Amino acid sequence: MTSKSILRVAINAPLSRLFDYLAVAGREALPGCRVRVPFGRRMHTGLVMEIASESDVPGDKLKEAKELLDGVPIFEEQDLWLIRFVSDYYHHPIGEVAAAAMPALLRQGKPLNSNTRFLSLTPAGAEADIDAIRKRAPKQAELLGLVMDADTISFAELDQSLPAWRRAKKALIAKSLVEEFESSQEADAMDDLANTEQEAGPTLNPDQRLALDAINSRQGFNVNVIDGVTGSGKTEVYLRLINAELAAGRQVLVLVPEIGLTPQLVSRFQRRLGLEPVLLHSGLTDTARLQAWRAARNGSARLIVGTRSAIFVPLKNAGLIVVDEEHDSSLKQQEGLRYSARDLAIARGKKLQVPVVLGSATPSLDTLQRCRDGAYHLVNLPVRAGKAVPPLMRLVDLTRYDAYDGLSEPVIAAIEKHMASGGQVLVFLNRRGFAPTLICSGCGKIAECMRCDSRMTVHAGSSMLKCHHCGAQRAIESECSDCGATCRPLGHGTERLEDSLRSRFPQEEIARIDSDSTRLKGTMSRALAMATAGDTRIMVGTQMLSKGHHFPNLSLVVVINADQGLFSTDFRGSERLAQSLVQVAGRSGREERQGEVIIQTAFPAHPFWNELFKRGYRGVAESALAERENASWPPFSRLALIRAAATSRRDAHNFLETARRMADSSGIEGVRVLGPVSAPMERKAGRYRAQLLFQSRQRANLHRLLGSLRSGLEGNPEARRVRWSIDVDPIELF
DNA sequence: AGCACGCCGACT
DNA sequence: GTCGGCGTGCTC
Repeated sequence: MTSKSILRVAINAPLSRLFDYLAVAGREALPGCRVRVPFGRRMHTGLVMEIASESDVPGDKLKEAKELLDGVPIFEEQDLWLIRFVSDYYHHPIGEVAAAAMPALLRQGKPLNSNTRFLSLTPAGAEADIDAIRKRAPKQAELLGLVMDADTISFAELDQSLPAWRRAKKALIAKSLVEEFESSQEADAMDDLANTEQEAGPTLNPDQRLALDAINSRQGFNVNVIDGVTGSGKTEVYLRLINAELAAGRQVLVLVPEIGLTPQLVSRFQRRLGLEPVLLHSGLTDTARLQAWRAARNGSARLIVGTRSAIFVPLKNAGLIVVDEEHDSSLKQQEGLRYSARDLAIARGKKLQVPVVLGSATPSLDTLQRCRDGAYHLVNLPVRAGKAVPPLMRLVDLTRYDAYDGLSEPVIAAIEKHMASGGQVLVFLNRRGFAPTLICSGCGKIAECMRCDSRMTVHAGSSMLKCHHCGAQRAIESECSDCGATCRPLGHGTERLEDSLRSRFPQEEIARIDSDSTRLKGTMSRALAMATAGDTRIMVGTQMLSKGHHFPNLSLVVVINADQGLFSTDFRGSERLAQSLVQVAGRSGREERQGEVIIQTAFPAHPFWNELFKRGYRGVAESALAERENASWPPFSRLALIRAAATSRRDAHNFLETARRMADSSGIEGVRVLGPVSAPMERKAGRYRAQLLFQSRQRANLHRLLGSLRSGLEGNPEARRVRWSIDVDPIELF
């Protein structure tokens, strides 16, 4: 009996503390192992975070852990450090953080090294008369044939070669012709760098050379920000850095905003590095996800490309972390545990003492400011690699030109011109559906969502009104329920734009790419393949279309309406607008041809445009940073938000009032508290939402305050009536 | 969160 | 008389 026999376990429940258990009888658990423990009236899978020699919990309350699920820890000490760090930094229950760090199957208590199941032939099966069976049961005969040929065959192989074979399996087992057995999976095969061909890369241009040398000149942990316009050859620099790490036998983790949008990046990695990157993203099956996770952990995966949750994956021997499109908001989880994968990449890089590379054509203002402070190193890639020239950008003043069906005359003329010269056109509108809403021509009543403070969007294709905030839908009413007059769609969405483009350009193939049109699996890739091949020459879409895709013939980008971003209530509005415009513009004119970008606006005199056209993204960034410094907004201060939602408005506000009183009487200085205020869309999906904002120039104080609020609020009876959460470094303020 | 206990209303 | 509403308390 060792003296250290108390396991301190993280359990997936919204509770901040660890739970103490007596060790599993006769087995030694280490931190990082999973255990099955009785918790309340149920059994839970928990993660051992610490081993202690004694517990504060009275002996009669201590229970024994029932089963040790891992003989060897699934997390190393440094991985446990990350879980603890995330729990502390984001003030989130540690058990939920631990759960977020594990693939679903491990969370459920499944073994790390799953057994592979096989079918094999019994002696009776070897004697069986397959032709006789075929007459009565052709499916069974087919399966038996496969097993006979292979003698032993895995379930995975059968899934590949014979659909719906499991029924036949049952029957054959009942007849004792085949039997099923399990065998522990062998170590995941490691890609051999030398055996696969690596495509040679282009010679680096002087800027790329400089960037690479600058990054390579630094040892150990440091953060490099590659600021490079689309087409400047960022990826080429990543490739050189990654290649060097792989050659040195180390692993590389690459984080991308959305894996579905980066097939081109992945295939380029594969061609150039001569190995198949291991992908980690939400589209994988649980089994595939576990396999990828395991391969990263045991080191057989050399290059891991994943979305934000991949930041938690254990790495055997990390050498480099790359965050591509670091400004992209999908790197921040927007519900539950609201972490920023980019920020965690930096924290993790520091802990592991490995370099971190952030890349973007439009670095976030937070990142740019860290470069100015000297905390990060800015590496510029100022020119487009090869012969490409930056696109020509211009505004169309909607107060001077009427927009028929959303399209102004200069835009139509430009599309005609680009069609005539064999180009491709992308029309960008950040509103899906047919029209933003339905209005009554008699009394002016607007179709509203019953559960949200929002308007219903008209979807003509399905003849439905849909709420984009809660998903509610109902049939379009042709006559007003109040006055009986006809209702008509108001404004434009991608669907309506597609219609009007089709009537303007009847001879052209037009593709609409948004989350409605691409809901069916494979539609997106098919539409993109047609566009890439040049079969489709006019594409209409939302933001979705602006990321990661390369259309070689794209010569014109039209932004139908940029004005919502111009008057955003959020202090990040202009940053976001500039990022999305520059990203969209980057889609055009990547080869020899100069691209053209036309932006329709009713406010051409807005100073934002002058800044963007005269000085580009960096100009917008600099003036926005100056404004934020004056107003003490991030990155010159830290923010945190407590959000609350309840079925009654009073409950949400009362809860936050309590939080505010606790903050005011905490005695912690230097933190401004703003609110509580109702969220701009107060009612969403039937719940009233409100929030309390904290702002401070001293992170430590803000942090201490959040810590004390969390423990105070967790025990508060009012907390039961609301759903509440803390969002540290929020990016969406409302 | 998830589950049980407990105390008041409309039902076989 | 009981089934069940959801307020309250607790989880090592």
